[in-house]
Amino acid sequence: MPPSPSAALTTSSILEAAKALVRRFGETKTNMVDIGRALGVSHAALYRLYRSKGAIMDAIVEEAMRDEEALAVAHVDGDGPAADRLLAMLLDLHRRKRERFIGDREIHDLYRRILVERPDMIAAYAERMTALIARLIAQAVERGEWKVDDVNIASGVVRDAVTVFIHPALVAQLIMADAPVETMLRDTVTTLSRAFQAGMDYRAPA
Amino acid sequence: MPPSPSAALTTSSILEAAKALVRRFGETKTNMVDIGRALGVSHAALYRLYRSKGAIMDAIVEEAMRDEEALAVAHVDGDGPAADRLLAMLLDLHRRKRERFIGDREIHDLYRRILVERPDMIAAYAERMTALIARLIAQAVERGEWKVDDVNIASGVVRDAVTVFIHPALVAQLIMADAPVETMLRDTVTTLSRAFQAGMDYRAPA
DNA sequence: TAAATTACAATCTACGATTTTTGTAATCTT
DNA sequence: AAGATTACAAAAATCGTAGATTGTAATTTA
Repeated sequence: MPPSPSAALTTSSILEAAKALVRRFGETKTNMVDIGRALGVSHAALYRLYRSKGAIMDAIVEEAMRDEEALAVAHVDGDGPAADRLLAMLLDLHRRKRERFIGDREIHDLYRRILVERPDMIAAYAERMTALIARLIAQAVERGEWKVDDVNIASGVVRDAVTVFIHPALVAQLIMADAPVETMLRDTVTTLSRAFQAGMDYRAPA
Repeated sequence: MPPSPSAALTTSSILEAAKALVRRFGETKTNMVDIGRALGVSHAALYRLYRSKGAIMDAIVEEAMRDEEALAVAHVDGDGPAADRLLAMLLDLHRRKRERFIGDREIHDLYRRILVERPDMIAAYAERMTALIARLIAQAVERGEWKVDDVNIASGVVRDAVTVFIHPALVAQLIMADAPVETMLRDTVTTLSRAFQAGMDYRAPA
């Protein structure tokens, strides 16, 4: 690909170029000089917009996380039964992870590396996702569909119960083992939904 | 430690010696010559009982898995409420993982490496554990405590929902993030138990 | 003859020299 | 003056090789 003749250098043009190179050659084989060359600038010019190569890699993963969030948020405020929307949300998320693992392995590897090296980034992502789940549950409670006395505890339970289907490292293992993930996810959501429907009293001890 | 003067060379004496060395020096720094020396034999003698160094490492992890199973089985056939026994089982398992992570890091690292390289071993372990959970659920159903039309599906759901608290890689992250794992586990089990108590009809579509 | 040892080839790992890459600073261009 | 370039020091990756380790086979021991 020839360098874009004279487009302005921006964070997103750098991000796009970096993503393309990581996709093709992987993270370690992608260097700043190459990213610069793809954009028709010297590698030093990149440092005006990103303070390091690591910051660019972080941004790629951050973008992927935001993309997943956008996917999830579409299901939060819908009209159908909460269980259906929760399941649809989780299936969408799982399929996105699957796509990345199957068709975008290098990006997936980068994602996984950063997952172990940047607990702060995962924590923030997990918190945003848990907040979305909490919103979905809160609405179901308001509508009288579910009965839950502590929405934060409930959303944490859902998050923990479905992590196995969402966490990239585990998704990879499930896919390679050819597990019937969608059925498993369906059964899990059905079970959680049944509990919420029956009514969860987290605050009152059994 | 001086070589045992004249004890017979056995699979378990080799295993013990190897475990001790892995604990002290880690897997990569442990070599066959050292294991032999600890037992007062040449490294070649070890090959009569184990076909490779990898086979010894596998056996160490296999032993740890069997040990966890023994821990779990103690809770399966008890008398109290099923939810209590399930929780106790999972807390025991989690604490054992935690101990290994905190006080036996090298063994834990070995465990984690083998977990990604030997999907067959995890699959077998997961199947045995799921069978234990199924037995616990089946009993609760017989006693009329829980109502579940497909015990295998239910045990799979439980296994998936608690994997996040049991899988070594995730346990490590939870511990490092200082998460209130026992409370989270309690909430998860309470929720699953509520669903089973209310009655799960996996076979009949909603 | 069962079980160990020593001797050895093949493979793997550790280490240091060399090269690449990163990140910064001084300089140039518009 | 903003934004890029070139030049360069520091850090990191690569590569070849010396040395260690693994696994096998021929040989020894009891």
